[in-house]
Order: sequence, then structure tokens, then C-alpha cells
Amino acid sequence: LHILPTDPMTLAPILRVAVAAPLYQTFDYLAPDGWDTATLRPGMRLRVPFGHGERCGLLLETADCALIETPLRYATAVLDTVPLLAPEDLALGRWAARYYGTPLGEVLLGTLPRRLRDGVPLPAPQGWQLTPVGFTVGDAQLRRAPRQHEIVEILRAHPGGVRLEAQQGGQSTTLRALAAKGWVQRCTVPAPSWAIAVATPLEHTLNAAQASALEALEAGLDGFHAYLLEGVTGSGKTEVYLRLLERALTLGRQALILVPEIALVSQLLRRMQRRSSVPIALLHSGLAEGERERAWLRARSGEARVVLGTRSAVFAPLPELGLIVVDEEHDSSYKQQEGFRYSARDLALVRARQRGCTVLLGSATPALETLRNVARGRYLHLGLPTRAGGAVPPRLALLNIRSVRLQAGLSPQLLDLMEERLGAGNQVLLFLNRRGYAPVLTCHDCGWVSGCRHCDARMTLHKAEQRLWCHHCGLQIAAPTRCPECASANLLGLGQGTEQLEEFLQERFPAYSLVRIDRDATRRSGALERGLAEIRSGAHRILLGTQMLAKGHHFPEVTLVGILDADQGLYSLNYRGSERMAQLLIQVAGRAGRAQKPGQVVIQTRHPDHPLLRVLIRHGYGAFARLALLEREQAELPPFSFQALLRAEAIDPQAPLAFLATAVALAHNLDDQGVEFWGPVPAPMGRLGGRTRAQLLLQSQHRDRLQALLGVWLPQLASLKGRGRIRWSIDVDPQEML
DNA sequence: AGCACGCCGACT
DNA sequence: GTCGGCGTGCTC
Repeated sequence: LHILPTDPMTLAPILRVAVAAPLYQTFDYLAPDGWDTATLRPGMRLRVPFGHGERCGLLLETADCALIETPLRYATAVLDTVPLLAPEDLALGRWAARYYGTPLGEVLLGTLPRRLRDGVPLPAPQGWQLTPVGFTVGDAQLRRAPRQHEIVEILRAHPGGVRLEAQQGGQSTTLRALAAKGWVQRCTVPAPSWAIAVATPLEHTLNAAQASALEALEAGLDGFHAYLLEGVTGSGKTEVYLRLLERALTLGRQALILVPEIALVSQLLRRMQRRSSVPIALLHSGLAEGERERAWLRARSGEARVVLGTRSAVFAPLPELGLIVVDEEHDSSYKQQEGFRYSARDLALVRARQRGCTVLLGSATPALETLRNVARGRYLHLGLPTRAGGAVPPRLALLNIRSVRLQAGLSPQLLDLMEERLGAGNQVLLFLNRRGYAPVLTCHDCGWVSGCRHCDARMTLHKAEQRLWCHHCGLQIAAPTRCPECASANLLGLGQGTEQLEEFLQERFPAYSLVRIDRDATRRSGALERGLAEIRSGAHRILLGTQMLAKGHHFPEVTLVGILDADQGLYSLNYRGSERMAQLLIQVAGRAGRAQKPGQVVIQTRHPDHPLLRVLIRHGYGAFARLALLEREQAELPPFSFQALLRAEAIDPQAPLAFLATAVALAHNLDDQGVEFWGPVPAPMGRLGGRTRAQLLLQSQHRDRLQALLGVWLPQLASLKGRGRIRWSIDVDPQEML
């Protein structure tokens, strides 16, 4: 290896380029032959030769020399005249790539709209302005060109540039003539002053808690501040977001608003459009590629003043960013679960710090990590303790169902309560986090169970379709009518899913209209929206569903919520199980009882003495969180330690464990002081989709130690010669241990 | 990730 | 005798 001066005669700089490939390195090139390197800026795209073909790459920096054995190749084209990504965007990408152990090119290019990633040119700037020379032109020089004179007059009045309409000569040859003389040039149009548009009638007056939260937030809009807005469901968090948003907008800043899922994007969009005509760009995975690109460009140009979106919107380019809001910050959808496994909530914090702006996390059930950050003084806590409009918080009660005869998962007590509430003309909501008819089909005679051919999982019976589905790999087969082992016709579905519950309730309460909200019932587009609208209009009296029903939707006529099985989270393998369970219970409970109608929540459990559950019911989420954090601290689990999970999978059942063993050996050759290795072990779901899976957990008390190790270790793993065609991935701050 | 090179089965 | 299977190696 030697230092390669690119061209000793000219000392042409070296271009350091990121390319979209799973490679933990950047690539060095020379500028295209004869290109004026002074025009190059980080963040511009280049077309570069790469291997046998050509790729679009992103210029990271220019350097004086390269450490390389072979001569450098020339970039073939410079694709941008101005950087596609601003230095702040590059900085965020760098941080994310390092922290999440993902190659930089994958991060930076992978989060761009497809066509931009492939090198399609940016649309030409729409505005015109005078060049420096143009400003020196006197009226005398234009006496014989009245139309040119007219345009120059307009441009003089708009030194920052202006968009010319056709009647002003926007598309004319006049402009071309002026441009040929070097007097005018294209430019990006500055953001229009639309601040007036937000001054609209407000929907509600703020209560005292909202007002004081807003006051604190507004005072901090000038620089980096992180806040947790902890407000019980129905306490009016959204109203605080919107007021703060309006304030940031009138200060001329852009805002980024993240919500956990697409349905909440449209819900919030409608609410925002009711009170302001501010240009909003939506960014979420439901967009067509063209829409995504237009939204992205509108954010980048400053035309869109608000970006509203899900997880991936955290990377939207926002030149004038002044506020980030993360709604329902505890929601696990903020964590990407494949490929580049980032947490959009955590990156929102990083981005706000880098940009010196405010970030506001909102939740009724904050993540334990977030509460820990509040306790450490990293986030400022703002509370909204009361429900808006004087609504009474729902009463929570545990219902012991140990040795109780259940019907389709319902205890007699819960059925009685339902009868009473329905009779009184109220809505009832039942929550069961299992879709399908029965989670497993068995043979009563020989004990056969409906295992999945490709996974270590049971196939769920879906009665309406007469099919068995694997909810893990998606395999679907016709449900057998006779046992595949012993040919007995005595097949039996064990356990209950939402489909079975629906069937039972239709029989039990034929007089009341019922709606089921789960992934199966809402598969067709628009079905979810329709179902929710029907619920709001009061068309249904019994609502039943999975966690789809728990997210962000308000059902003021519901006075009874039944949670059929609270026990799933209590004794799960994942230490986050109880946190999830608590958040889900409180969120579902929050759907009930508004205004004049107090709600009641009945939680069926076989473990009514479970300490976390008892604390949650008796003293609320805050007390639960304190206890759960104490347990985490004693067990040295996150957020009191830091984890990374290395997963490996392969067709060859021996390969994953062997690969991970090699990985451990490799790590021990490096500086792995202060990092513990747990494993390698077979994954909890050891076989998935026909592949065998194993994992290795890394844990450390010091985030930097773990980060430093990953920084050198992962590139080594990537260059490991593939044995048995292993697929591996790293998950920093893992949420799931599957 | 792409992409080409490279050695072993069933087809015009 | 070729088309094509995917194993493996490389990308400034």
C-alpha cells in the first residue's frame, strides 16, 4: 500500500465517493477529464465506473491523496450543479451509518427516492434572477429592447429571484436572449411568505397544562432542546403539537412530524388542513415512487413547510428545519426491522441536536428509554395530566380467569358486563391480539399439530378461507379435513383468534351489529377507513380487533373495554414484553370513555398477582415504568446497558452457528474489552422460511466500547469468505429477539 | 447489491 | 456440441 498522488503535475484532488453497495468503505476517483474541480461540492452525485459497470455515487469530500495500490479511475460525469444533499444531511447519514453499523453508501443512497438514487437529474430551478453583471446593466443599454427592459425591471425588484409567469415572459425568447448576454440566470425560488396562512381560527382553548407546556416549548424554539410531552390519552397532545408547529412556521422554519403508521398520517393531515393552508409534503411507504420523489423535492426546495410522515421521513431533506415532533414515540414501528435497522425516534434526536432545533416526543405511555433520559436530565418533561373536556379516566380492573370456563376466550363475568352495556345503548370494545380462527389445528386422536413446513411455528387456522396460514413466513395451505398423520376426522382448533371471537359474538349477541378490525378484515384498501368511519357514526355496537384498534383512534361511545388475554407479554422471552403489554393495555384503555360517559376496562388474566400488572392497574403507567426500570437496572438490561444483535441465517443448518462462532473468535482478536458476548445460540424461531437462524448478542455498559468494536468488526465480517452462503445482519439497540 | 467468470446437466 | 444452473470473487 502506498500513498498515490493522483497526478503529480496538476495535483488534481481525489473525490471520495459513497456507492450503494453493502461495502464498509468509500471509493476514490478523479474528476472527469477536464472538469473544473472547484465547482465540486460534497453532496453532489457523480456517475462513476464501478466494477464492470457504472453506478451513481455521492461525493463525500475531496482529498489530497489516496491510499490505494491501483491507479484511480475517472468519474464519468458530474450529475448535479448544486449538492443534492446538504452537509447536514451527509452528517446525519454518517452518524447513522456508524451507529447502526450500516455501510454509508447504503444509508445515504438507500434513503433517496429511487430515480434520484439512480442519477436522474434534478428538475431545473424554476426561478430567475439577475447575475452580478446583470445588476450593473443600466436602463440606457436596454432602450431598444423594451421587453427585456421589462423583465430586468421585475428582476431588480426581486434580488433573491422570482418565478416568472408566462405573461411576464416566463417562457419567452426574451429571457433566453438575456441569459445569452449573461445578465440573468436560473435560481431556486425562495420560499413564499405564507405565514399569514396559519393565522386561522383555533379549535379549542388550551387548558392550563397545555398552555404551560406550550409556553415552555415556544421559549425553547431557538435552539436544541429535547422534550417529552407525556399526556394521558385524550389530554390534547395534538393540539399542543399544532400550536407549536404554527409558531415554528411563523418563524420561517420548516417542521418534521413523525407518526407511527400511515393511517395516522391521513388523520393528522386532515386536522392540519382544517386550520391552515400551509404546504405539507407527505412521506410514507404507501406512496407511489413519483409521489415520493415530488414530496422529497418539495421538502428540499423549501416549498413544503411541513413534512408529515412515518419512519423513513426522518431522512427528508429540510433546509430550514426548526422543529421535529415524534408522536407516540414509544411505538415500535419507529424501529426498522430489516436491512438498515435504524430507530427513527432516536435519529430524530440526533438530527435535532445536529441542527440545533427543538425535538418533541409525545406519548401517553413513554418508552422506558425515554423516561430514563428524562430522569438523567437529557429531556425536559412536560405533563398533561388531565383529559380535555373533563372526561373521566377509565377504571381498570383485573379479572382472574384462572380455572374459569371461557367461551371463545370470554369469561362469564365479561359477557354479563357486555350484556349490560349493550343493553344500555353503549359501544363495547374487545381486544384480542391474535388474528385468524385458532392459532393451531390439532388432531384429537393422535396429537398431530399444524406445524409450518418452513418455520418453527404453528400454522393458524383461518376458517372462512378454510386455510392454514403461517403468520411468520406467509405459507398458506388448504386446511385438511382429515388428520395428515392418522386420517382421523377429529380435527380441533385450539385457542382463539379474532375470527372465532367474531363468530361466537354474532351468535351470542345477534341483535347488535359488530365490526372486526384486524389485518385480515381490512386487507382491501379503504376497508380500515370505512370500518373506523362506521364505528364513529355509531353503526356498530361491538368492536373487536387486534392492536390495529389500539392505535390513535378515538371511540367516545365505548364504555366497556375487554382485554381478553393480558398474559402474552408477562412471561415472554423478550424482556421488553411487559413494557409492550403495559403500553398496549393503557393505549387500548384510552380508547374508552370520553366526556359524559366514563369507561371501564376489564383485563382478563391468569396472573392477577403479577407485580408489574398489579402496579400498572393500581398506580398507573408511571409507577409501572419506575418498577420496570428498576428491574432493568438490576438485570443490567437496556437502557442501563447497550446491546447489538448479530443474526445469521442459511439453508445449511450448520452454517449460521459456525459463522457466528467464527465471528466471536474474530472479535476476541480485536479490542473487545468491556463487551460481553451471549451466544451464539439458535434463534428463538430457529427455522423461518426454510432457513436456519442463529444469533449472537453483544452487550456493554459503555456505548462507545460497543460502537468501537462494531466499527472494526463488521467490515471484517463482511470480507469473510462466504461459507454456506450465509446471510447476516447487525441490529443495534434491538427491539425483537426473534 | 450487481455482475462476470467459471465449471457441470438437458436441449435445439 | 451449446444454453444455462448458481458458486465465488470483486468493486477506487
